[in-house]
Amino acid sequence: MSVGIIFCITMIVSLVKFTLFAGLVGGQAFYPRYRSYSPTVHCCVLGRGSVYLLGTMYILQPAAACSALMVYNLISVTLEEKMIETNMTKILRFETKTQAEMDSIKLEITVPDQFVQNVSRWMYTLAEGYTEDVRNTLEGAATKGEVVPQAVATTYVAENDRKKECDIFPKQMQVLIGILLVRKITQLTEYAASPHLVVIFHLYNLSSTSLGMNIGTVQRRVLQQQILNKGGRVVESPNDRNITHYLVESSDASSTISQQPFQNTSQFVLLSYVTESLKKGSLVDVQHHRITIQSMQPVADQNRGTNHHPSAKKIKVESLHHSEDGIPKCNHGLPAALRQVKKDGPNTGKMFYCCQQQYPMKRCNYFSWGQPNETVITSPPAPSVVKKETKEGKGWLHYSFSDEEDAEDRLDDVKIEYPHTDDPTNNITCRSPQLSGSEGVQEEMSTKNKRPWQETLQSTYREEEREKKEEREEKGKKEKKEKRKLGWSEMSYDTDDSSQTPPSPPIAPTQADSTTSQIPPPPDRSAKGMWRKGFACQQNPSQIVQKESHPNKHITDILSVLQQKSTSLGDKWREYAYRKAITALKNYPQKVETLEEARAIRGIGEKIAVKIGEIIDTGELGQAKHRDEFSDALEVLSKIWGAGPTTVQRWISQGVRGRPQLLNHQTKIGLKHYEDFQKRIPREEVSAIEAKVQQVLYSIDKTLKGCAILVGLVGLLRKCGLLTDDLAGANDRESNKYMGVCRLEGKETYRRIDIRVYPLHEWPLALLYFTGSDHFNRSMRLWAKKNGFHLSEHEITRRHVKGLESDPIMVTSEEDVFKVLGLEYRAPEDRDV
DNA sequence: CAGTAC
DNA sequence: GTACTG
Ligand SMILES: [Mg+2]
Repeated sequence: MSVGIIFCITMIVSLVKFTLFAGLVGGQAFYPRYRSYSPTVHCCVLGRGSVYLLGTMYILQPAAACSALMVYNLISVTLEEKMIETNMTKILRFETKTQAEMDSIKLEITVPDQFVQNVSRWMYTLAEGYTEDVRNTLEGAATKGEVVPQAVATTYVAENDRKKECDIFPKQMQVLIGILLVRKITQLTEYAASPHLVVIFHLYNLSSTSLGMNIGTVQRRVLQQQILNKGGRVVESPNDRNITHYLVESSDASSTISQQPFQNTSQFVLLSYVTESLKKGSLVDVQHHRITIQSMQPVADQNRGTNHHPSAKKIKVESLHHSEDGIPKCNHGLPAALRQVKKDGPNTGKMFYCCQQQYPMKRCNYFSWGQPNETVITSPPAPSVVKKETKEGKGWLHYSFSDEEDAEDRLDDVKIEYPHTDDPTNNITCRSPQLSGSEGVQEEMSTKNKRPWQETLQSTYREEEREKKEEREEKGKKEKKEKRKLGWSEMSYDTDDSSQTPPSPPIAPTQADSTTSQIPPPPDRSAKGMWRKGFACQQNPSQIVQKESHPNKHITDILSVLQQKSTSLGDKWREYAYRKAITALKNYPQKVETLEEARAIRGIGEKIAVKIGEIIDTGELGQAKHRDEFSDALEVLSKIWGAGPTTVQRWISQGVRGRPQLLNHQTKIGLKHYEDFQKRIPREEVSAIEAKVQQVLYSIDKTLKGCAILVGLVGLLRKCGLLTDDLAGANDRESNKYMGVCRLEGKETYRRIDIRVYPLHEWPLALLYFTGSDHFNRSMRLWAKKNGFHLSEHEITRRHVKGLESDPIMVTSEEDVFKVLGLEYRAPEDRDV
């Protein structure tokens, strides 16, 4: 209901500029979405983070002493794990060349666990090309047609025997610092020949990365010796979903059991495989996977097809889920419900299974397409990649290597490749089959003993191989079978790439077995923009309804009452359903005359349709009209600022009907200004407050930085009488956010005011967030998430693995944000979704 | 965790 | 959806 109004003032504080927002909550009725601002960008600090090493903090920011350094081009940077003695150690490996390409340097650095995050961010930013419109260069992220980054230093490079001055950009600076660090610990090179095991899969899905398969052979004997020395076996953690550590059990009863941290499931699997093999006395040839970022040059499009790891591949064998009667079971173990896809799109009309649970029980996220008794294997990589991989004979088998951490990751990636077009606001959440595929994999990985589906695959492949030339690679085949028996059909460690020919190519699963069903086609993306359909943040501006009157207003008014009640109760799903129904009705061109007509509208389900029926028949709705003590109290109390569903319901259950007695500071203030806070704020008053805040802001101590600005500003505003009460953010604790109460001189009404301080480079994102609407924001953030980004009011990053994100992507305007995300720009007035 | 902001 | 305060 309220129209958010923001304004901003920029100011220069020391070297860094900060932007200040002040938002007024409330607002006059029916103003269009509005904002006023006048930012001027003078400087931006790019990148952030630091590496702590050997007691010295190296800030990955413009550094002072760099003029003596050469400028290096980074050829590759690799994050991998190595077994150093008995410890898995994370290694960052650089390969660099000087700009003159005189010499190339290969260096390694150990990365302490707590800095893996930093290093990962840094690598992403160095390596990744973001979208067509935004590329990432050594100089930093740049949107098409403009050069964003600024040089942070200069240096000299040798050119034709002459010194030539050149700029150092932030990202290069990071590389330089990295190289410096590496040089400081060159003693690490003695480990260079030590056995490699499994790579961290953090970078698995980088589009510009290649997964270097089978590079080098692990020195088996070292590992063998280690395991034999320990004399034991590897035990899975009791927490089967998330393997957090492994136990090395000694056969010698006197020795202790060591428990070691363990983060990568793939490592666990590899280790257990080796252990098992050792027990059987068979020869083990273990290769490691390595992910190498091959080029640090701007990612050209032709790069994308080549050296491309077929990103997301999953095996899902649904027979696991199916019971005898052919009805699949959901993750609860209950028979799943058969539904039909209602949403317009490539999958309309298709049947699918999902969890049968209904409100208030929580529905699990089980999903499968509605072809009972069929084994479904989904492995749809990007088409170009499929082609390539098939040709090369590197089938899906290679990449079904899976661990729990990874599964979610690839899930995201699948969504990037084929973002499913479901409206997040749709009743039926039609999840892509890939999604369940990953769940299937997860399931599989956790059920160690019985793998019925694996049997199937095994036989399939045996047959397949028989059909192929049997004489070929007799030995290799044997080994392969051996591996499968060990539960290794889902992972393939090929022999050394240089020394042997690849094994007989596995056939694409669709052709391999008659029991496998077709891969559901990806949503049709041929129509440009099609896949963005259903996201509120991409709604056609002309379709956004702002009408205050429409043919069904009598219905929506009543439904709003119910929506409000649901909100007060904290029942977000009902609230959501009512909101959807109301939006649908607002969009409906004619007056709804019958129950059936209402039911046919998308966004209106059975229950709401019945209610609409009642409204049509009687002109009112009993449920909404009925007033009792409870609903009255609910309505009144939840309007108190600081009291939400829980508090209000607690009050009511305690018998509070009138004025609550037990109040905290916030609810006290909320109650004190109860009436005023319901009132909207006239635009002129907003402007007047804006002017006042601005005036005070410019009188502020210019040496203050960051959040101290807020403290100072709030202090001054309080002193001059504008701020009368504080709600949050007024403590000593550093905060970028203040929420309080203000009143202009000579005015009667008290107003809620928010003040936030942001570093200037966050301006576009802060502006985007504040402009809203809430629904618009959520929609955009959802889109970002589904496309491998993370969007907040502070930064936008790439996100491939939970917890590991790229450096923030530089944006200098709201348009940039849309571009980065591959969305069409929407003007503020078109964001009223 | 509850509440708020968009 | 994300981030912040209490
Ligand atoms: Mg409230």
